[in-house]
Formats: sequence, C-alpha cells, structure tokens
Amino acid sequence: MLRTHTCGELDHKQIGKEVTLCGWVDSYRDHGGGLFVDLRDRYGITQVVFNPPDTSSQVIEESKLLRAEYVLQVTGRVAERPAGMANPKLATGEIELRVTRLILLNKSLTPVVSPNANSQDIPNEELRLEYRFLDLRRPTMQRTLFLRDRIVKEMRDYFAEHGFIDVETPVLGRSTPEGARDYLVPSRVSPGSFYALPQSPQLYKQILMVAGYDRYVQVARCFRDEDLRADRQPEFTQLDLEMSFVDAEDVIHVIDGLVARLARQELGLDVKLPLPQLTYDEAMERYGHDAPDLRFGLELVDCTDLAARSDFRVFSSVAAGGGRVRAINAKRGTEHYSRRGIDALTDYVGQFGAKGLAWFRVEQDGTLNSTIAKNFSADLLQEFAARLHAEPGDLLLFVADQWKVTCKALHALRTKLGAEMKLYDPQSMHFSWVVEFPMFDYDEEEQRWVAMHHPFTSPRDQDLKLLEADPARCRAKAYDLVINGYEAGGGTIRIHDPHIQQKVFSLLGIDEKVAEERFGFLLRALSYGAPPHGGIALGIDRVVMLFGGMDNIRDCIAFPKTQRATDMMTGAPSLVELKQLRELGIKVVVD
RNA sequence: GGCGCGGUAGCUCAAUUGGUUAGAGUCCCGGACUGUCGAUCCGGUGGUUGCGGGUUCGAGUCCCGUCCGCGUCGCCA
Repeated sequence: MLRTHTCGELDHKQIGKEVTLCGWVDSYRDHGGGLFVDLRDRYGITQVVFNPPDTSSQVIEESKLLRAEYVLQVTGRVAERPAGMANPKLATGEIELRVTRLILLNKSLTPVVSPNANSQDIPNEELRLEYRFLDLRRPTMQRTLFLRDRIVKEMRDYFAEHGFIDVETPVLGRSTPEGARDYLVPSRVSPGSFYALPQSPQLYKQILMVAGYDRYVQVARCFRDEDLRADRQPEFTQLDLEMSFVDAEDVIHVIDGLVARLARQELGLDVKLPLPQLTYDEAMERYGHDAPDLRFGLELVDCTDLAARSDFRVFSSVAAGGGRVRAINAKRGTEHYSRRGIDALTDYVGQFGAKGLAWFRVEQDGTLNSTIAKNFSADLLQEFAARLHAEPGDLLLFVADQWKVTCKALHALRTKLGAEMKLYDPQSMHFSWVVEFPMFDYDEEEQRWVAMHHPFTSPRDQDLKLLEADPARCRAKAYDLVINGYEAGGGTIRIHDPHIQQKVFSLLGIDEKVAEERFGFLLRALSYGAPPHGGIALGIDRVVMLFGGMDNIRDCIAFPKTQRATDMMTGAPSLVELKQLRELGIKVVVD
C-alpha cells in the first residue's frame, strides 16, 4: 500500500503518529514561507502542511510547484491544529499532517471541470459529460454513486433474505416487434440475422418460473431505442423479479417491504404499510394520470353534467359530443395568477392538445367572475362553485375536450400548479400503487387493440369473459409503483394458461403462426406445467434519482448518454471499419 | 420530426434600443507574504462571441441556415 490511512479518517486519536496519505490536491494556499494543501480522496479531505520547521526547505520548494488535481503521496506527523485553527467544516478539521516527505505521483493538466467547484460554478453538462472522469470526482457525484451502491446492495440483501435466486439472462436475444424499438446486434455467423438487446428479461424470467425456480431476481441492464427524456436513458437498470404461486397482492406486499426498508435506511423515514393503492380508473378520474404525484391535492373534478346545461357553446357542445368538461380548483390561485398568468397557463395546456382553458375567479362574495360568466345563469354558477368547493380567492380552471385530452392537459396543469404554487415540500416522498390497469388500448392509427403492458399480462379473473365481449373494459392484474409522480416500477401477474394466452394473442392480432414464430418457446413452456406466476421490475436509476432528490437520471448514472444517445466521453456511437461491416454482411446506406 | 431555452476568455457569467478598444470573478503566469482553509495583496497573459451566410455606415445583439447540449410533445408493450 502506498498509504497508511485515507484522507477521511484521521482525528485526534492519531496525533503524534507518523502516517502516509495519498490523494489529489483539492486546493492549495501558498503563504510564501509555507504552504497548505487540502488533500482529497474518496473518503474525505485532510489538510497537509508544508511549514518549517517540520518540513525541510527543499520539500517546501517542491511543494510550491503543486497545482490542482496533482496526485501526491505525503508522509508526516499528525498534529493537533494550533489553538483556534480547527476547521469545523472538515471531519478531519481538528488535525493536520505536518509533511516531512513529498512524492509527486502524477501531475494533472489544469482541470476543465473543477472537482471542488461551488454549486454556482459547476460547468455545463456538455463539459461534465466529456470530462466525466473529473466530474465524477465531485463530492456530489460520489455521494450519488455511493447512494446507488447502497440501494442496490440493500435490494440484493432483501431479496436474498426472502429466498430469491439471482439468475443471469442473455443480453443477446431475439427481437420482438411489440413494444419499444429494439437495439439490434448483427450476427456474423448468421449473415443477415440480428440479435436484439433485451428491453427487459421478461420472457426468460417466466421460463425460470416454469422451470421451478420459484423466486428469481436480477439487477438487469435493459435497452430501448426510443427518444430520451430527463428520466429516460436508452440503457437503464432494472431490479427485475418474478415469483411463482402468487397473486398481485403478494408481489405488492414484497415490494412494500423493500420500499419501507429503503426509506428507513436511506431517508430515515418510517413509511406506513401497506402503501396506499389506487385503481387506474380512479387515478385517471382524480388526477388524469396513471402515476399521479400524491404529495398535493388539486384533484380533477368532473363538471360535464353542469356544463351540458350552460349556454356556453364550448362547454355544451363538448358535453353533447361525448367529451368531458373537467376542472381543477386552484385554491387561492388568484393570488398567484393574474390575467397574464392565466394566459400563460392557457398556452401551456395547449401543448397537450387542449384548445383552451376556461376560468373563473371566485370573488369575495363567493360569486364566479370571468369573461365567459355571462353565458351561465347565476344559479348554474353557484352549482359549479358548490361542485368545486369554491371559496373566495380560488381560481377555477376548466378543460373541455375528449376524455384523453382532458386527462393530459389537466394532469400537466395540475403538476405545474403544484410546483408553482409550492403546494408540497420538494424533499418529501410519497409512495403508492396504481393497480388494475386496462388490458388493452385501442390504436386508432393501426385500427387494432394493443397490449397496455405486454401481451403476457393476465386479465383479472372476473374480467375473463370481457376478453372477447368488451376488451376496453377488461382490467389486468397489473400494478405500478409510483413515487412523487414518477413510475418507479411496474409489474403484472402473467398468463399461465396457454388457452388464455392464445385468446389474448388473437385479440392483439397476433395469429397462431406469428405467435409460434415469436413466442413459440414461451407457449411451449406454458404447456408443460407452468405455475401461476407474476413479478415486477423497478427502475433502479429512477429510484436512486428520487431517493437522492435529483431531477434527472443522468446524474445517478456514472456514464450516461446525451439526448441524442451519444457518449460525450468516448464518442460512441462511431463509424466502424469497412472490414468489420463486410464480415457482418452489412452495407450502410446513407440517405 | 415539432415547439422552447441555451452556446461570449481554460471555467462560471455580464455586455442598455444594433454604436467607442467585448468586461468581471476564477483559473493560469510572474512577484510579495510564517497559520491559511473561498487565504490575502500587486502585476500580467488570455476572445474566430459554436459554425456558415445575410441585413446594416456599424452585429455578441437582427434575419436565414447549420452543429452541439438541455427541456418537452410525438415516441417509450
């Protein structure tokens, strides 16, 4: 070892001892006669002092050449700092190292991304990603990666204790056109054929259940070739698990326990179990979204029946046309939003397809005031007021449109209002479940039913007869874990009966031949004594992001990709040698 | 693919309505200093304002195109 201690562990107990430290120059302060260096490593910072008489004049001269991020090995005696010179900001602030020997292990160019930058001086993300090796030296980044390490370790311990076996599944698999776009890998041995990187280990874990492993878990890398977002990367990590002889509540119960343990360990929070559950229908009705942020209220209120009775054409025609008129009461919203502010909200909901935003201010006498008020009788306005529990100072905001549009627009509006009106503590955490998702969604473009989750999801027992009778009303044994308005994980109970599986396939327009071609192995497996089974996958990156109070997923991934799915540090993806392409039988066509 | 924000010294930022030689802090270089911890003080170097075109007497600023980053819609079973 090149060192006897780390930069984070020395305190008064080592006073008088000779020690050797290694680390990076975090900062230096040159006083002419002597010089101070804050030496940094993963464990902390220790002040090392180059001062006479402890340090020879020759070593002091050498120390004058030190610069930021130089790598040092220093030997000396641990000393108590002079009276009044302790630094309470440092864990090692009581002591310092009086250097007798200095070895420069390596120099550094002037760092482009400074590891000790103040929060307002952090370089832009482009540079941080290009110089990720410097960015990752920043204590904030190190704290995050350690948090991630603890969370993953905690998960592994938890599932090991609960009898789960960790099994690795292939990364080179078969492409299944359903779902997200696949990342493809050409096969050299089978020219013209391609592997697909897994969007999730879904089919393999079901096979493991058929094989009798009973409880499977894996920290699995997954790949989806879709556009990126603040909370979406093309490759990401799932805590993936599957259980046999269980129903939805059993899986939920296991995850409840994990969430409570993580919250206790990492946040010091006592989460009350069981976590609250909301059905999908309820979530859409009350919040307009399947992953609502439950840290604040502002629930959506349906007013279609009242709207139908108004003379306001926008309202009455939407109501008559099968659409919905729904509203949010922004409590005391008139304090936050002027006419101009409301105009901005109107523009905002426009992004989500809403053609407008009708509004009323609630006056001191309780009457509703708006440019559109003349279209409503006083009695009807009072009914609106009562429906929305309107009080003086409130701002009532309405979207009238097709159901889907009202959901999207009002969900976005609710989220914006919650943040802008500071209705919740950004540090707080809320965990819940959304359950009983629809089995199917109708794809207007392709004129067919598509699986809401995936085609192996089991319908609820009581909805089996709806499979063919009324697919839209058929609900699934599906459940999503929701944290602060983010989908942190999702799972389902699977179909273990090949006949039901066939029915679902045919509803999705997957005929027998195609089913056999794509999923033949799964159907065959289901025919050989498949146990009832189900599971879930948690998005580890998102969980870390939320537990760490971050607002983007890149900050909790060591080497993330940019919005264009490139790696700023390595330059991936890149062109390859012609020879490589020839071996693979691939010709690149550039438009 | 659409919409929006951003790109100015190595780094973080400023620059009035389009108007003098594009500034500040930090870093870097040189000097001073025996206790600092955002050290301090003195001096200095450092600019293709992302790139290309246009309008104008004059462009960091306005227009068009383009590249890069971020946010978002579509997309993400």
